[in-house]
Amino acid sequence: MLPPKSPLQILRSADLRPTRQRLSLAKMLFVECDQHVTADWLYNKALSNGVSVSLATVYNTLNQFTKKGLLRHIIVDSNSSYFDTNTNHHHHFFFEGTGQLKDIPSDVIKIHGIPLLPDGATIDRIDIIIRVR
Amino acid sequence: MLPPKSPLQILRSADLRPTRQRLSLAKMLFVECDQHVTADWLYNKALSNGVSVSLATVYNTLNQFTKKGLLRHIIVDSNSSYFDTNTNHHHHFFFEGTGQLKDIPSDVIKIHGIPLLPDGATIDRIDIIIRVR
DNA sequence: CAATACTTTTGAACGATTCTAAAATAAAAA
DNA sequence: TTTTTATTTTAGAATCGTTCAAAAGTATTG
Ligand SMILES: [Mn+2]
Ligand SMILES: [Mn+2]
Ligand SMILES: [Zn+2]
Ligand SMILES: [Zn+2]
Repeated sequence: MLPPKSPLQILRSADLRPTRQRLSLAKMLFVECDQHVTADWLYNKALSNGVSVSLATVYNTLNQFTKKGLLRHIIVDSNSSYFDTNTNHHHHFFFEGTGQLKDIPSDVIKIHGIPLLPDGATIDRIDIIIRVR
Repeated sequence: MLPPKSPLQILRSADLRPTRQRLSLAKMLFVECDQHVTADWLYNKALSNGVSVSLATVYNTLNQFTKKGLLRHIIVDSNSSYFDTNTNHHHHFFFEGTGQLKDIPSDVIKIHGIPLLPDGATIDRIDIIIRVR
């Protein structure tokens, strides 16, 4: 186990300028593993923490963090995008009622029998979503 | 193998009035198994077939068909909803480049090790999406 | 410090989808 | 049939999550 990186270190190693907004958002996101956040949730969390940031910056930051590999974009709901602070390969329960996601470590689930891909194609990612109600 | 149902029979057994628009759309949808359509695609297909229908009706119809179990709603892309004419349990390849979906029969893929659900929860559906590029 | 590059912000724009309410059509009743 | 009623279609407006544009602000470099 490496010691956890500080928000500043995270931004530095992702080659992103450590601005006040990005530091605050990084702190809210990475203080805890396994968070599944929406833009709206993070924006409101920032507001309620007294962090002054615009919604556009929340979107910009989530997209930049995703592009840099600090977050993973999860598509489970047609009404809003989720961002996952766990970027390791893993799967999800999705609770339809509450909109909550819960991680399933990739090593507990095994898949067999993936058909051959059309040639030239390569697998980008395999998502297993167990929709629960 | 039962003989395939006609659009009229499909609508009748789903308890939907066989209007001109619904009959045309049903014909375009169910003439072929395993179609994965978006509202926009179906709307344009109707137009190019000379079928006069509004976009609102396309949306209404896709949603009604889904509610009646004639279609399945698939969430793979945050920019548009897909509807699947194959309502049996199965999985998908998703080609990120083209936005195409391709079925994977459920019996070729096996999953092992699904963790226990929180109590009270029941599985609604398990989606496996193999994202390919 | 000055110069440059990048970031944040606001409000407007976008695009997919849903809503509204009026006109059209299908089904049921007479 | 005709009349009545229930359902459906439609155009256009509204909604809502997300992105864009351009101006103002901030970090970085030398
Ligand atoms: Mn995105
Ligand atoms: Mn829907
Ligand atoms: Zn996760
Ligand atoms: Zn399918």
